Formats: sequence, C-alpha cells, structure tokens
Amino acid sequence: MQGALRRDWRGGTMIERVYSKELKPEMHGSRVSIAGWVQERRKLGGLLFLLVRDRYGVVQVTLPKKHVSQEVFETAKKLSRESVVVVRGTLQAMDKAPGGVELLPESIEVLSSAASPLPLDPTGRVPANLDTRLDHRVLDLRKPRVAAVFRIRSALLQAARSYLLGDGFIEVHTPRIISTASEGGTELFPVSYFEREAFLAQSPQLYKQMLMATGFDRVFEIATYFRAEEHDTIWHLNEITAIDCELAFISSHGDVMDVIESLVHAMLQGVESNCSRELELLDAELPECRRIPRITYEEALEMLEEQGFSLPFGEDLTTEAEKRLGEIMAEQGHELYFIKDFPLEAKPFYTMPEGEKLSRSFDLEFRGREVVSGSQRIHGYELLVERIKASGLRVENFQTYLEAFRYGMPPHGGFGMGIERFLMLLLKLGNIREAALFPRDRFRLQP
RNA sequence: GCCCUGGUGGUGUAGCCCGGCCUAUCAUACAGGACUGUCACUCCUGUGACUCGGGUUCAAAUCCCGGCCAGGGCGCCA
Repeated sequence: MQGALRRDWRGGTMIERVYSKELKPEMHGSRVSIAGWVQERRKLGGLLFLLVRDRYGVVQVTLPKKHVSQEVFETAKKLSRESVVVVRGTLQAMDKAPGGVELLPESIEVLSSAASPLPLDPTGRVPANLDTRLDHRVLDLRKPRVAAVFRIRSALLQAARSYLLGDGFIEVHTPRIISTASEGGTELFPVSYFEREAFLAQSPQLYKQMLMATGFDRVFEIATYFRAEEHDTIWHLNEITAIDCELAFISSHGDVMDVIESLVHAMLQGVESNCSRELELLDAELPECRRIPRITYEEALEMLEEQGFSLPFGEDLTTEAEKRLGEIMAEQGHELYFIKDFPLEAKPFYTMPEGEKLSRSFDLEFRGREVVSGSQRIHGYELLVERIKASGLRVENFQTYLEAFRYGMPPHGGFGMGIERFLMLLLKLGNIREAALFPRDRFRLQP
C-alpha cells in the first residue's frame, strides 16, 4: 500500500541512461543506454559512426553493417545532426575509439529529430559572429567552451553564497519594482504599475542600507538589476546580475574591503576546485588574490603621472587611465587591486566623507577594469540630508529611506559586484554578452 | 547622448580601394553517389548569396545619398 502510494506521488521515472564520463574500458561487454545529441555522423559504406554528445562529453556509437540490425543501421544513416537519441547497446573496449570505448547499438530511439540546416555549427569548427551566436543561443550553448562559462558562473556564485552565509550574512531579496528615480546616477526603465508609473531597480542600494537599521547586521543579495543607459560597448549590459553586501558596525571602509578580499578568494577557490576542466577548455588562468593591495586615489594619480598621464584631482579615472593603471599594476604582479579614498564628488550621495574632499570609498579593479564598487555609508540623518541636497537631489523623494536613519542606524558599509564583469575579466571573454546566457543590450531583446 | 566602422549562400569568408573577363572565391553545412576503423574521414556530383531604396554610369557586389540592421569607442557605470 505504502509502495503504491509512493509511486503515485513520484509520478514517473527518468529515462535510464549513463553519462559519457562514466563509460570505462573495464566495462567491456556490459549493456548500457546513453542519451544525447548526435554531434556527428561518419558514413564509410558498410561502417557508420555516430558521435553522441551529453553534458560531459562524447560517446562513439559504432555500427558495422553486418553486426547490427538493418533497421538500426537505416535509422542511424538517416539521423540529422543534433537530433536527440537514446542508444542502447553493448559497450566495447576499443583503443581506436575516442575515450577507449564504443557502443554497439541494439536500438536507437529518436526522441527528437533536429531540423536542417542548422543556423550555426554547434561543434564550433565553422566560426560564427557573436550576433549570430546570440540569435541562436540554445545551439551556441551546446558548445563545450560556451557551456563552460556558465558552469564556472554557477560555481562562482555557489562559492560566494556559501562563503557569505558562513561569514554571518543572511540572504535577502529587495524589491525589483521601485517608486522613484531615487538613487540618481543611471537611467531607470519605467514600468506601468496599475494607475501609477514605477521603475525597475538599478541596484538594491537604498533597501540594503535600510536593512542595516533592522538588526540583521549583515545582508547580501544576488539578483538582477536594470540600467537604462544607451551604451553599446563590450563592457555594458542593460540587465546585469550582482552580488550586493551590506554590513553594520564597521569602523571604516577597510572592514568592507576585508570582506571582499575573503569573498573573492573563496570564489576563485570554488572555481579552482570545481571547474578545472572548464578552465582548461577556456584556457583561463586564475589570478593570485591572497592579499589584494589597496592604493589610494591620490597614489593612483601619482603612478599615472609618472607615466606621463596627468589627470586633474577630483575626477573619476577615465577609461584610458584605468586601463593604463591596470598595466602598471600588472607589471608589479597585481591583477586585482583596490583603489580607495576617491574624491567625494566622484561618488554617490550616501558615501561617507573623509575630511573635506575625500570619501571612504573604493573600487576593486580586476585587470584594469572596475568590478566592485563600495564604501562606508553615511549613517547620520543630518549629514545624509545635507549630502542629498548637495548632490542636487530632492529630499522629498527619499522620505522612506531617510526614516530608517531616524530611529537608530549603526555605522555601515557595503559593495556591489557585477557578476558578468567579473566573469568576463576572469575568463578574458571578448564581450560581456558572452557572460550572460541571454544578454539584454541596447538592441537585443530576444532570445 | 556624441563619434567611428561594417552588412556577400544556412554558417564563416575572398572580391570592394582602382566599376567591366563576377556566369561571384574558398571552407563548412545540406542533397545524391562510392567507401568496414572513422575521429574536422576521403573522393565524385549537385543545390544555395551580393541588406533595402534611390542616384551616378554604356556598365554597380564595387562609387554617392538615405533607411534598416549590426559591430566598436567615449561618456556613464558593474
């Protein structure tokens, strides 16, 4: 009775099969089923080879005309590339076969026949433009190299999540739909919210700060944000994913940088121990990150000055200067480094000032490009109001945010890390679109 | 928002500067055929393309203008 009930609950069973990586020459003679996509078909008259790809690799299915049924041979002969099949047969140890094994089929079941011609070549032998690849992203993602990017992304995020949870952070989710163009800075996408206009969140900034007044002490959020900027470069997307953290009872922004240092270390460790195959496929090398140097904005200016690159104090580094600094730091053996103590004017209103002109802020640079931006935040109500006004924003728009600062707000700080940026730089991808499954940019809304 | 560049079969390209032997190159894919150890199999045969509109010219893939689409840089940011 119990058994019958359990079957009812479970509904069905998965198609029985083994993965390519599990097949070993020692299993010679055993009967197995494999399932996957027909990557290639090589016809040699009386002998036919199928290469069937699954998530871990490729298995060769060998059909000597005289030793398989005519029906199976004909089915194999007619298969189109990328069709989905289940092949049941006897495993043979065979030196001449890839992986040292091949499958002699008793049956080939076609679960899904692929149309032809294919819009791009999933083996990657004939190259395709990024635009074509993104138009047919599902097929593009069948390439092991492309899939590897997203396995690494998953490992990176899993490591980040587990590190943060272990370090006392709790995971939260703040609203994606917000009421006003509150934060300033980036443009927001308007959405229709019943009888009112609302916007898509560009970051969780104000909400994660408000949570610092609750007693959670440390929160993080991994989520998607929307930026309505009309930029069209290899570095920008209109829909991004970020790891955002905020922590209370800090004494300075150095405490925030300490968290990032450990977090980045944990993330790279996670990738190193879970994705060696993927890193090899992508020919990627992980940066050294035990200690991440922290140079001040002023030091950065001086270093650039020595190279004949003079910049006025007070402005954010230009893209060119940022790249040049990346080269200088790389020569000294640092692919990751913080630039801290930016001029107050170059940073958002909630940034804690340091003296007259500076701020308790920082960016984490990775190979000459910003991947994290953070700071100690202002926790005093009066100063915050003053800074909102000084930044040319309207205090009325910040009433609910400001209320959190009126009834007991501890000193706090935090940061946001762009996942696609980080991945792109880590794997040296040529375009940030490659770091998103289905990227959204100025012109791309599909797939 | 400003600036630059490009668009050739399903895919990736050559040709464009300097218009005409372009009936448009090559690879791959696709269709048919030969082949019992392929592994980017090989070989033979075949199908398939000049982004759209206008202009210049005896003649436009090629030069000019505009549209559409795409790529990139700056600013802004992650």
